[in-house]
Amino acid sequence: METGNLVAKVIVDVPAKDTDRTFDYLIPDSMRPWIEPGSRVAVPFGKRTVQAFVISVVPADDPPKYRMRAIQELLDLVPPLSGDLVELGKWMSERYACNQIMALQVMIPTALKGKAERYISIAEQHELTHPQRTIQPNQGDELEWALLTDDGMSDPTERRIVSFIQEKEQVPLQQLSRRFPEEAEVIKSLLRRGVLQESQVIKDKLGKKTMKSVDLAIGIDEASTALEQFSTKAQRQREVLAFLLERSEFLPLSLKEVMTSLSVSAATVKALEDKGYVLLEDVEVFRDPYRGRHFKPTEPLPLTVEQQSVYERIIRQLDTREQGAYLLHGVTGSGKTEIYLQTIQRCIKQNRQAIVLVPEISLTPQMVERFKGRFGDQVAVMHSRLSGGERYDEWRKIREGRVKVAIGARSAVFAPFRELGLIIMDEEHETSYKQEETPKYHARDVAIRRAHQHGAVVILGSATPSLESYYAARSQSNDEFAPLLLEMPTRALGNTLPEVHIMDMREELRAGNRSMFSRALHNGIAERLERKEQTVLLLNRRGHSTFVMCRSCGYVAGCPHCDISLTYHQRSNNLRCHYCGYSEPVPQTCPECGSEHIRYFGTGTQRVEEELAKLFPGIRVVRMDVDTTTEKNAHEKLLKQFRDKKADVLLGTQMVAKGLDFPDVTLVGVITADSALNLPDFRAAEKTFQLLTQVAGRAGRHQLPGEVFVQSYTPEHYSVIHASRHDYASFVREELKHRRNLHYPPYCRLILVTFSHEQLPVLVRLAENYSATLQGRARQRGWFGNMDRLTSDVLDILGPVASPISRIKNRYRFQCMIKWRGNIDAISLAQQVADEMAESAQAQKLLISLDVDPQMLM
DNA sequence: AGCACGCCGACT
DNA sequence: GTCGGCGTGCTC
Repeated sequence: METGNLVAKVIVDVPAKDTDRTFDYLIPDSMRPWIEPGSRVAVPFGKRTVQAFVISVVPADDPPKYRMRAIQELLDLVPPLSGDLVELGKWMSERYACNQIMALQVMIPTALKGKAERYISIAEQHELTHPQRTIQPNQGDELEWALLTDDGMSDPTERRIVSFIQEKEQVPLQQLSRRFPEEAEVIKSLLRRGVLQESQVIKDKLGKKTMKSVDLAIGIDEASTALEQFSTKAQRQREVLAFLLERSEFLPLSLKEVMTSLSVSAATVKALEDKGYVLLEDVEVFRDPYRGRHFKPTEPLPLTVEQQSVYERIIRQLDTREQGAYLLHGVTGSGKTEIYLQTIQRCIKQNRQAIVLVPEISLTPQMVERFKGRFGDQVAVMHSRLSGGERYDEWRKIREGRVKVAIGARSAVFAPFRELGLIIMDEEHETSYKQEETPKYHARDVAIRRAHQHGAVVILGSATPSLESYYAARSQSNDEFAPLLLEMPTRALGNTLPEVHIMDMREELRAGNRSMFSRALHNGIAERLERKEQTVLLLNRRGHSTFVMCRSCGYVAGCPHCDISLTYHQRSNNLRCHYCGYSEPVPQTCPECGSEHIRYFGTGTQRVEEELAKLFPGIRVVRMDVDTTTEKNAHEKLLKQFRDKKADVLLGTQMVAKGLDFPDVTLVGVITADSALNLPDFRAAEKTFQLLTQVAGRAGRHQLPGEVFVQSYTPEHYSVIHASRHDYASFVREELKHRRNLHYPPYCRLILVTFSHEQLPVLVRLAENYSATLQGRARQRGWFGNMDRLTSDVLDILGPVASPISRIKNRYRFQCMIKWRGNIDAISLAQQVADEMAESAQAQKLLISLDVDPQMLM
């Protein structure tokens, strides 16, 4: 059959608006069987070579409509993406208003982010293999004789450079310019004249790790014979051969292992290879971050009646192989994890794979242990603490079908499984599922979308579901993606939820207690010390960081380029800006008033630790915060220390609240329950409720009953009260009322539009212009502007106002908030108006960024 | 994003 | 006079 040329439509790795579309390239015949949607290729793009992803393969137009270039290179034998992920990328680009390339890039490990490396080599016709030397008079007044080749290279510098390159065949441009730093002009001229040529190769950030392996090159019988006839002189070689025979069933062995076991050198083995007895090969090894660790195998636990009915409901759906979504609302300790495990088991039995998403912070060894214990090496784990190489290897295990389960944070939702059957999202309400950088996607929405593509089941699990999910599940709107609500109101082990006491700190103050501990919490800790039980103390300080302030005049050290206070870093003992990286030493005296009373404030955990030491001499405290968990595995070490009862108190920020499960913890204290309530965030109450509920669930999970003390300055607040009663339903009822009145999600959706520009007046004018234009367009389309109106299609735009951080890197920032609801195309209109503005000449240097369904409003 | 082309200020 | 500043336009 005569087939015409094939063309690959690709998205190039150039994140710009102009290039956010497909480009067409001819597929060379040799690559034809390999190129498919999701392949990663190198293509010539203008003067450069760039990386690109194949979106589709189509027959070429005949005759071609325009000049077309060919794909230069195929970068992976197994495509890093697949057709469905490419499609998901397209959906993300629309949903989150980002370039397609950004959406595709976020799906693959950074190790594969290839960049062009430029190599210089000698053009073939200029090879100096047989330089024909001629002597000619040089141009000029004086008669000077110069050495010339047929290249016409008269300059000795040129000759030096050319022979340097010739020796190595090709030299990375970078290396060449380092070697000849002064001769850039000469090199340029040689390139111009065609003596040298440049080639560009896409090079990945990281290669595969390989290991030398030893295998028998001959059959076992043959080897045995060879062994008998072995020369007595080569005793060491004989040993090696005998060793290999002995372990023939484990071949190939690693060279290292052979060398250490027999204490022979590599040369000995090499000699055997030369004789043709053994084979030395480079085999790929997977860097396994959990290698050498033993996970205690676990068997499925018997389910309670409650668990059983939930489990059956889910697997019934799983068995249909059609997409379905469930919101599993189960109190802390209701045994959600066991349901996850057994559902996964079912999924594996169907020959499908499962993804487990957990918030980064709760991806603790305990969590990993439970999954590795049940599914062993069928599990790949991905989290931010892994090195780039480790993450790459875990990802490859998934792509190559070597594992059946992927467990990881947000980005694991893109795990490249072929037959995805199940996606589990634990702690569904966690904000870390929203990526704050472009592409600003929400893993929950991506998960549901992806499940739809695969006919897979999604389980969203939480003790405190987000209002968005809960509302969607409860109202069972006609949204086909709305999850079905499943409730598990009782604890699996039958023990009761701990008693929660609210301590009114205003009253403590009135009673003359100026300490950070209420009298009741103080007594509680003392009792635990006596009974040799453990205490977890939580300091809720969301939205604060360690800053330097003068106690005399109130001066706070701020960044000169950004409108933000500088953060104190203990390790380097300096102040740093979180946004631009600016740093300066810690001032000894106040730059404003000269006072010496200038100190750092904020972290608080240190102060709590000091206070504990003062009140309870000899108390052993494990402090867990950003300062103590920066180094690798610190998290794990600290927890182990606490688990082994080498400490009485675990003191920390947010990170102690999640998923930890210690049998001897009978007291949980929250030192400042409501510090998040005052933040300008419509989710403040929800966040506070979630945190208090989570932390309350840490106590008394086993035989010993637990007690929780919550210290608050606003003890009458409904989030504090309902959390103390473990009453999610009442909290939701009250919170939904507020959301409805104030027109916040889940009663509408939000888009945060941020503008930035170097000049404030220009910025304000442009931001206002945007707001007005969008408003006008929305009206034209018949979308109403008043949220109060009882109509479905509404778009309201608030602002512009200065952003909470009004300047970053010397660029001023303003923002608008779009509220919308109904079956309208609000996202694409908001994006379209932004694009139009960016095109206009007066708006040059203006940056506009959209955040669809923002989690952080600051 | 790069990289080229193209048109105006401070220097050998 | 030229080196080089960065505006602007394009990439199958």
